Amino acid sequence: MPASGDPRPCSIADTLAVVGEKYSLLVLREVCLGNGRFDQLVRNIGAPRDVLATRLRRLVDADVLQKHVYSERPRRFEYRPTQAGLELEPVLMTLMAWGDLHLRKDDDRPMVIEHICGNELVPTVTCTACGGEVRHENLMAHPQAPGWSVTGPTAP
Amino acid sequence: MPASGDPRPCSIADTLAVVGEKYSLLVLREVCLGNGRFDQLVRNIGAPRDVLATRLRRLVDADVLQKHVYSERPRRFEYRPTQAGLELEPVLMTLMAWGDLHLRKDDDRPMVIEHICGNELVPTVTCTACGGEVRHENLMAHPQAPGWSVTGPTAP
DNA sequence: CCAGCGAGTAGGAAATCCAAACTCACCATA
DNA sequence: TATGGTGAGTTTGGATTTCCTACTCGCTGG
Repeated sequence: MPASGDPRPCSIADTLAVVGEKYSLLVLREVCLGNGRFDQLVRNIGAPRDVLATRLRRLVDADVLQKHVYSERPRRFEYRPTQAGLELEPVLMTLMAWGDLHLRKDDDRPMVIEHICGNELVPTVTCTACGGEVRHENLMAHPQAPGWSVTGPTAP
Repeated sequence: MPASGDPRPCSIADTLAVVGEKYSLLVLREVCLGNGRFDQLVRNIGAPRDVLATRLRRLVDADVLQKHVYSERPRRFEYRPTQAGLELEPVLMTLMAWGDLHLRKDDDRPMVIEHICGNELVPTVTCTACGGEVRHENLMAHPQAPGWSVTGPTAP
């Protein structure tokens, strides 16, 4: 998914051009958990080594990950999230919550995240201004750039 | 990205197996905007028609989209988000916000979303229990299923 | 000296993707 | 009645990517 070949200018497409390729977000998951070494990534994600190497290069180029030396002689690296990478973690949490809700009717969550408040994390996406929940009915799209036509219920 | 070939049980991987293939989330973007007809999707997303047809089948099978007849004779369809599909819109908003922030330093956002509160939407992912922001430093992972090893700063 | 590990590369088969053309059913015009 | 147009795909055949296995390279530990 190299350039965002999207005919519309769009930050969703642009973001997906960076982290939307197969395995990229799983790499981020592992790296956020602290499992940032190449062979760990191979084992934990199940990606072919060459594809993984390509993804890692791209994520480093895009400043989502950073290579970190944890041993000179022999020189060994570990991948860690940058600030920008860490700011994608909420996306992962939201994806996880959707999967937990819609892809497993019974309560067999493979992973539970605890928030610092002590409760089990159930993420909600909210409006920073008012704190209200972000739901489709509460949104209205305002295209700023040419190339957009909006016909539906979300239209202004 | 058919089955989640991930060696670990994981709702992130499972969700990506449904909506993580190329174009799938852009389809959802269009459909949420009300542009749900096949040729609109082709034009607006820039995807090859056959790939798009495959994606649409998968998204309907996964109950993210629904085919809606808007004309008998000639029979014509339109794709619309299901409830589950609408619940992925927050993911799109979060991806858009990340792209706006990290992929365009200057203020040239191609699309602005207005929240019902009247303000421009800046989405934040929060903990439903305490309302606090979801940030890496505030999270702790608790694997529930075998196959997980967590070594890093997020570890319990 | 030999085996092993971490972090990748290399090579070719298999699966996907892509663009353009084609289908099929229907409607509108002339 | 032919002629063209639209919407929603399917077909076709070649260009890319992925996938899998094996290999490398630098180093270390016994």
